[in-house]
Amino acid sequence: MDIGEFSAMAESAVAAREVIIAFVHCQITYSGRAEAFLGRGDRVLLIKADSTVIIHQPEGSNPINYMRPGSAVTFEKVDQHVMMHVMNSGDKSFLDVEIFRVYDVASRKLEDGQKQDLAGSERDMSDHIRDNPTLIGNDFHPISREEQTDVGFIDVFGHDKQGHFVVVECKRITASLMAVDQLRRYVERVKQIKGTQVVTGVLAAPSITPNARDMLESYGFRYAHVQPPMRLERWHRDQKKIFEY
Amino acid sequence: MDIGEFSAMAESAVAAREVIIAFVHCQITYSGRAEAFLGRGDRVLLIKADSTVIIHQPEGSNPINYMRPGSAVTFEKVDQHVMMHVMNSGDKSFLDVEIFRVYDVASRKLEDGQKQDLAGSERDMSDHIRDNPTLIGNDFHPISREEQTDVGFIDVFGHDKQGHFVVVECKRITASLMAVDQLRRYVERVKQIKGTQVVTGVLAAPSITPNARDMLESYGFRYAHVQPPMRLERWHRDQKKIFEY
DNA sequence: CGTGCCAGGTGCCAT
DNA sequence: ATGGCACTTGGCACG
Repeated sequence: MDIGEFSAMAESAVAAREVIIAFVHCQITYSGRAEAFLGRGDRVLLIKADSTVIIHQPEGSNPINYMRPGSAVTFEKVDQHVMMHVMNSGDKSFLDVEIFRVYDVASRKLEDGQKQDLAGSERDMSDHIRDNPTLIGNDFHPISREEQTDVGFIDVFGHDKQGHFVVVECKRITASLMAVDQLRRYVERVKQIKGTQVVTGVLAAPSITPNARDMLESYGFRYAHVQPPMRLERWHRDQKKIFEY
Repeated sequence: MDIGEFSAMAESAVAAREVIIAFVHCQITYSGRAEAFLGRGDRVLLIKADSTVIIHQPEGSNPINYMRPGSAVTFEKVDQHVMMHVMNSGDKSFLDVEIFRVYDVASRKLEDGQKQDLAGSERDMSDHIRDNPTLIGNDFHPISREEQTDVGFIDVFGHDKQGHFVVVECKRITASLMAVDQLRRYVERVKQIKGTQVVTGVLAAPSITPNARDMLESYGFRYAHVQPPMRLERWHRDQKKIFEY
């Protein structure tokens, strides 16, 4: 496609809040939270209705460059190529895309009011524990979930038979040192607030790294093996079918 | 575009390791690390050379759905629409995209061997501190950078005039409670390894949250105001130019 | 709006 | 492969 034609088309598409997709040969400079340069190559350019700009290389799951929603997108014709300037005053960043060739391009007004419905988050897991307290122990009685403290919120907060407080930190994946840090911070804070030295810390996760387990136990805390709900539901259901072939 | 034509074209493009971009009207089901459903709407579909699949809604910076590189992508014609099945055996996940309409589509072999050159990372910051130790204090002498311990690696490790060890944790953005947790973990570990109780902890960052500062000081640690290198370099340079107009 | 933290986090590098 | 962690992390929820 002619490069001047692209410039005019893209400009009006951006103004009309259309989405633009294109295969381009380009070179990229970014300046903002970091400074970056990417030499000439073929990439996928995506400009969204809210002026989000995303650039993908032919491989890999992450964009190589992007600009947040609400950016100012302008096009400048320079000789036989187009310079696309993207500026975001919110985070004070620039993206300059020097476009040498446009292989394919399309722009269109897209309609989509749908929100994704997602299950299997850590919140579901803490709900699950609250409804099934024996997952933590036979002597665990939940009081609240997502309890707010000034050092973060406690996933599940409760007590045991003797009335000693119990703090539970949930991880939907393997618990790491950071998870132990968090638990420790909450336990310390609860001790301060409640004025007691007897607070139980429990780390609930499907697994835990050896170092995290060591550190956990050195603090006198406990690990509870808990599976996050809905994990790999479909895989287990369909695998059977696949093996039947 | 005819939906059957799309199916055949996409199938051969995937086989040829071409990249595909399209505007489609679709409905999406995901199952893997979580379970998700997204009703009918207009979206951008991107299939990369390595069988990465990415789907974007018309707004927002993140993809609404994606599948990692190396997925198996197949197309199935069902009545007047196409069902795209994506399966990744690595992370045991499924993505089903039911495509009702294809507004625009393009596929192409893209050539790009470039790697991005990026400056301003935390690693650059720890390099900067090692080369300019007075940023931490007049009495700081770096020994090593990225020092490995079993509880993580220490950004900059050094000592003071009296030979007391100093542990520096860097953050390129505002330091939070988590950063203090990390620093504390490293200081504790160094005390154990070196068999001393006198270890200085320093948190180096451009800013720090009030809670983090409180916790930092309660541990007897210190904050060092350090700007990450190259931050907003371009903005400062060009802002002047902008204001000249 | 800042603070804290989860995320289908992802990617990088270390052991 | 697993572990520890940075990331132009992004996004949400709460004070």
